[in-house]
Amino acid sequence: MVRTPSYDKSGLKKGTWTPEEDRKLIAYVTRYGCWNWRQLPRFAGLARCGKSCRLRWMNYLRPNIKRGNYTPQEEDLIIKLHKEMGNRWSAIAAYLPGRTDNEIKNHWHTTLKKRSQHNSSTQSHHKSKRSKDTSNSKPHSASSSSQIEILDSGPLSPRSYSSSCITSSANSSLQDDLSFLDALTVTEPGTQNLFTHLNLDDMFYDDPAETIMSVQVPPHHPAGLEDAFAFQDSLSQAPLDTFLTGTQMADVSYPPTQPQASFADELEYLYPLYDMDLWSRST
DNA sequence: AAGGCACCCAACCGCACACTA
DNA sequence: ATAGTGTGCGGTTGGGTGCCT
Repeated sequence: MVRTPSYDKSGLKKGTWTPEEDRKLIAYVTRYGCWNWRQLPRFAGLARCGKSCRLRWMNYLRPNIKRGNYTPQEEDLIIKLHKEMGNRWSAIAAYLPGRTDNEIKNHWHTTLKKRSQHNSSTQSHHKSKRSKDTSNSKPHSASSSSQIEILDSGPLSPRSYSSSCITSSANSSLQDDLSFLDALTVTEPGTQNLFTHLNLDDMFYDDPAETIMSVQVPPHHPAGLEDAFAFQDSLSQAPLDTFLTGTQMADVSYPPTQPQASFADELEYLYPLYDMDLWSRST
């Protein structure tokens, strides 16, 4: 689904996102949250409009997004919800954790619409047949349509799919490329660092056993995390505990003050610390 | 093998709503 | 009350992929 990259009048890029852009967006949002989508691309070093960034994050990059095949239960639920709600995709998506409204909408138009139409025509066929044959008709049991439950994770839990979320992206090496984030998780449960608020386990691991607090600052790390924190603090003028307290993505809507240095500048600094050939140094 | 076609889905667009000054 | 701004939603489109002839 590669749309040919192009640029609009104001020089903003359109079209398919590159892995590099994804990395920048993930890194920025997990770091600072989405305090203002309009301003975000400028600070994140992206030549995209805010709307495009938001869409990319919400529909593709954010943690816990399920990708892959729909279960029969999910499909039945979508059909049932669509009967009741119509094209209110975001409302329908609320009942399917991990699925985005866009994805559900696409799946509806490509697959479920036909099936739903087929079912309803079949049902109306049976219905008319029944109405003709009233002699041995019984009252039908009440429809369960009013009993809608949010699907439990089950085997298709976000965690199960989180890995495919990353690996199914345009560049399958993205997960590898993002492995530098491993280096930022803490060494012991209960300790926190700036990336603790990112559900790294949900994003990158399939096995719950290896999810939490498993990775250490690499031995070759030339500076301690405290130094990194201090540097970030000086850049952002934000209280250090801004990075240390949040535990979930939802809590990280950062901050009343915008970062004072560009994120690209920070990456320039952090680049040698993580000894990873990750970031474009040309930004 | 190659061309045509339908399917699928990421991404764009326009509009409406919410919020704030 | 109103204008400006940011965000969310639903409809639509562009183009890659795979199947069919």
